[in-house]
Amino acid sequence: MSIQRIEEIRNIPLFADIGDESFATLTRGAYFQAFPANMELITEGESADFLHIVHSGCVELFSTWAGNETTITTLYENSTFILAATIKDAPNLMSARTLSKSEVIMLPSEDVRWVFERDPAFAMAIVVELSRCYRATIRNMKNLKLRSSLERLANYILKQHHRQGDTLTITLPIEKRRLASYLGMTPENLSRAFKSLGAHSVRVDGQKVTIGDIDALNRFAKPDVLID
Amino acid sequence: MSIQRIEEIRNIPLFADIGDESFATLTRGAYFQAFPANMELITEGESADFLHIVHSGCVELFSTWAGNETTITTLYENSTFILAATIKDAPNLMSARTLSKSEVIMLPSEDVRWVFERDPAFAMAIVVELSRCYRATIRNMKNLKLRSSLERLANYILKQHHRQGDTLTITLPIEKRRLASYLGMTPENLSRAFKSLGAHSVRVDGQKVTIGDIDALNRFAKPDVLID
DNA sequence: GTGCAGGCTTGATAATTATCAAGTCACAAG
DNA sequence: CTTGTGACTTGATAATTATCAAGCCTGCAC
Repeated sequence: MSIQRIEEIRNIPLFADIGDESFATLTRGAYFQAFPANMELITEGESADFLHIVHSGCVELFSTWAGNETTITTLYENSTFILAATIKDAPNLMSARTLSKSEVIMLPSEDVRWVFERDPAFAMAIVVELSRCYRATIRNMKNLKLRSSLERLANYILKQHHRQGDTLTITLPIEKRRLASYLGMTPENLSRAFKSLGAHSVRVDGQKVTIGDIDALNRFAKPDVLID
Repeated sequence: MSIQRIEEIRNIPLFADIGDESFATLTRGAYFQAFPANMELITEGESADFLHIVHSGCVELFSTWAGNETTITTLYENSTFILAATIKDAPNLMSARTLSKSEVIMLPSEDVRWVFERDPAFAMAIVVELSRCYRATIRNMKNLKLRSSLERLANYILKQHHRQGDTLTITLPIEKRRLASYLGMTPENLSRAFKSLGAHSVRVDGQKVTIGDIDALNRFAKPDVLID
């Protein structure tokens, strides 16, 4: 792995505050891998041999059961995945696939556990990251159970609005069928939901979504800091 | 707090392997509190001043938004709650209420963070517990998104069957309206779902649920170790 | 023992969402 | 430039679930 790569990894919050020796241990056995789009990185049920970190690109966590498939979440730059499975040395509960060309850092789970036990700063970073992931999942579940599909889409648009610099025209970061799956609906229903949000000033053109009246959309969506 | 109580707390897995001094620090400022049924212990949005552990009884974690309310999970003996909020010193994402008379241990969050930084065994116990909670939530979300309401109920019955000693007559641990909320449906629908499961040998009489043909129910429910 | 309240069941109807089919559009491959 | 494929949209219909109402049952309080 190049010196430049190692310095990039050092800047990830998970590693920013840990000791040099700990960092060396973690990166010594690590992989930095580029994957094409639509590649399955891990499969649910498999053992968690590596902790994964998305360096660039886009990765979807999904699950299947009895022929049904659903998107659990979508990960972007500097997101970890299967951290809980790594810590517990348990099988993955989710699969992962790249949605676009992605670079992924893979750290051997044994090294992660070894350093966790010896470096308090790393232990703290791990538990903070795990807490963040867990809380994100609670918010997601609240979104699914407390809101209608229209409300979920409206709040998703508002969230992208903020993430993309408070601009009134956002670009959907993933395909609509993946977004539909994430929001818990079929692609046909997502299409109809976008149409219905026309009543709240939302217009769609391919991957571009335009908000005509941000206050109207806010009034309908009722965003909540404990969910969004 | 009595010596007997302190010994009971010592036996909780979270504390079983930690140093004596760490344990003393944690229990010194701790509370051991009995609450009547239907009492709200914490409220979403509030700061997480204590880590809570259910010593006995039953506690429901729930959330509300725009007049809607949903049950996120139900906790029994030796379950922790708001661990992630405690670690991150962030507001609670969920509220909690007792469903029956309950005894709860409350540890000051500052003490938890203080000991976490100094006792590797406690750090490991915390992160293992957090991983367990997080993975439970992922299973819950998979259950909600991948299964119909009938399938969710069927798998719930099978899970209680195993938890109650593989007996063919189980006792629902909570009221049906709370179970309905947890499974993501209205009480009317839960009633109809129980009725529909009659086709798979399930009979209901108040809080008692009887399974006539465990294989038939298994064939319908298709339990999965990655969900249930 | 009686009355009341809360939980639950059942019926009817409305609303939401899924499914299936067909057509359109854009992009990639040849 | 042409063709084919996959994503998406739209229409029609089926299925699922929510809502509302009414009645029953059980347990608790007086």
